[in-house]
Amino acid sequence: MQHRQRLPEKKSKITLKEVARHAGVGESTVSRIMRKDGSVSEATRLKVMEAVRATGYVPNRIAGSLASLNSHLVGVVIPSLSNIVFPEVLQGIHAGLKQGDYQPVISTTEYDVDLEEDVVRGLLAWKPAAILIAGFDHTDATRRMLVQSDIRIVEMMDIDAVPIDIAVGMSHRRAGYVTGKHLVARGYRHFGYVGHDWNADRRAHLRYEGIVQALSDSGLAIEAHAIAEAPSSVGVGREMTARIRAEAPGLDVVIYSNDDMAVGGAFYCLGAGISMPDQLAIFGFNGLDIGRELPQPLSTIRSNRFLIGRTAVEKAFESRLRPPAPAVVDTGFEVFDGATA
Amino acid sequence: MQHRQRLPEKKSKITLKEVARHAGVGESTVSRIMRKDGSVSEATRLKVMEAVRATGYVPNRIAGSLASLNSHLVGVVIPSLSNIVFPEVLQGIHAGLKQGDYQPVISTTEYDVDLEEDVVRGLLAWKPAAILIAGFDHTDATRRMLVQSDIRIVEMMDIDAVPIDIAVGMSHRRAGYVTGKHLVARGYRHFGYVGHDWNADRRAHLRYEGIVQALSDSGLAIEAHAIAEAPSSVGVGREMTARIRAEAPGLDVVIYSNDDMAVGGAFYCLGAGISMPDQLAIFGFNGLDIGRELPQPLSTIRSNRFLIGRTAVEKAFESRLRPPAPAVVDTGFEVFDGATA
DNA sequence: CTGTTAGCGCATTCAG
DNA sequence: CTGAATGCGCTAACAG
Repeated sequence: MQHRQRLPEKKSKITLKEVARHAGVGESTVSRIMRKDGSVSEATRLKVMEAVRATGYVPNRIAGSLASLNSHLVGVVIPSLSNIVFPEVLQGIHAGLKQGDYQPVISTTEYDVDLEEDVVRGLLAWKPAAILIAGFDHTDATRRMLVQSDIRIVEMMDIDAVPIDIAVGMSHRRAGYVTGKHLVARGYRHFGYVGHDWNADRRAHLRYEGIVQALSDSGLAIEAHAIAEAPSSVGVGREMTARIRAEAPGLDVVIYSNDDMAVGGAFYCLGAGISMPDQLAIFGFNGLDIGRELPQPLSTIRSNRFLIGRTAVEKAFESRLRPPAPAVVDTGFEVFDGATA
Repeated sequence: MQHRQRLPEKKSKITLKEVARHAGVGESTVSRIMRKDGSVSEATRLKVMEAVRATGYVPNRIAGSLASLNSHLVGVVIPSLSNIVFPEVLQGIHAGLKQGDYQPVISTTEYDVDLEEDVVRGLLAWKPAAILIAGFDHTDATRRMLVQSDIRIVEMMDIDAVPIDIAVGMSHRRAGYVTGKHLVARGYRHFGYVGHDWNADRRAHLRYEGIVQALSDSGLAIEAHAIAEAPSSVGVGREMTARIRAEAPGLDVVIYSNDDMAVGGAFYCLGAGISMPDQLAIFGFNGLDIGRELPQPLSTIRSNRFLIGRTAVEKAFESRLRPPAPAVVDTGFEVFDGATA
């Protein structure tokens, strides 16, 4: 005769306690072993590991974090994933996190500071060990939350302002300045600028200011502008190049707000049979792979997004405490002397 | 005997209890209000919200998740962030998650199934509401963990195999087949194939098989191959194009493993003065933006990565229970009839 | 509509 | 070296 047996729970949740019972030891012993903490005899360790395997136990980090008040999460806030530079920063972050057992939790702001506020609030609720956030443009509320959380805050990409805690990036103003000086030194005199929406891209604007300053220091100025209200893209770069050529045929060089835009310019020239750099020189910013592989390598400034991400992580974990005064880490940049300028 | 004194907390952590005390109400009332759950009088709601603001209270989701056994996290596993298609999938996932208050937790496997196993184990420890994972290539252990977790598992990108729970993607084999048939119909007869590392890219191999099948059905075959052992990139595509041209000058069309590679091929042709498509036709796969913006738009197959990500989220949250039999959602693809083939 | 109470699963004292 | 007890901060019944 058969006993009515209770159907096994579809999910018989295996907890520390179960494993402990299974192995015939105390809960804290299992806990110690799972965390490789303290000293345990090899015999009981093996016994417990066997029980872990047999039960298929998966530790619950939620409970662990609550008990230890240490979440092992890192909040990451970036404007978007469409612009390739941010995934590159993420790669650096992943690389930096490889050793420890921290998990990045990523949110995007779509270049909207109010959305950023929500996103930061949401991230803070997970009590992350640190927050890595792109840029300095925050609402007051965001800044206050960040300041008051007593975790490490790394503002990435940019170092042209005073950070909350620490900034890791490069000076975009200086990159613009260097761009201007470099092109003047190469003999260009009639400058055009092709850009995208500045409201959403503070750093592009900083570079622009640097360019203007450099030209001004050489007694020059930008003679023509074509600025799209759209986000940067190859297509927009191409269109704006067509427009600026029509409006100011006498330019000898065009500086673009970034490489996406500049590649669009290069495509325009290739399609229209305008030879670079003699008929028109083109200069970008970022040093994207695609630019390097063009039939003529794009002249540009190489920033190091991967390094920014990795360094941000390193700095965030260097110490659990914020420095007495905001710190800055310059990851630098370099002129890439391609064939388009 | 010495006594270690605890340093005074820099920040007096504000908890639900604090807010409740501050507002002169019970804890559960505050909890309800924070979760917009149940009914609360407007008067007390305002009183509590005021206390929340005054104290700067940030709910602790770790504790909340533990108490409700519902983590509000979604695990995402992708091979890498370098290949632009995966950030695009992430965008779709972010878009799909917009409404609910779920946070994606992203891990990359670097195309390594053993690393994937670790990564999945780590993710499962966060008790996510669902796991969205790219591809079907898992170790047995990974598959077992995924099967036994009773959460929804969405395998993304690909539908050419039987999923654990549900698959969202397109048939890469069929895309290859359609590519082959399309090019045969356009009159091409001498086919070359330029590819990258197949071991890391199962889907590229499936497409290849589809191409071979289509050609075979038309009494044709691929006459020359140039397959790099590196991951796909524009640079590698360019090099392999040079190689295949040298080895098999008579080809009239080259099919590439993806758009990155094909763009490299287009750049090679542009640089070498080979006119597309008459001297050499080029066909890619993916439908990346960059291809569309080339001086001549790249002929390719458009897959919809964003849609895959968004659909994956939708399907994952459609029901908390897995369907009786594994399900498949085909997000489709279409031939983009550009100017290079 | 609101307060009280008992856990969620684990890390961490503190004893043994 | 190991085990028992005490919350971490919150949610979810259950009372009122």
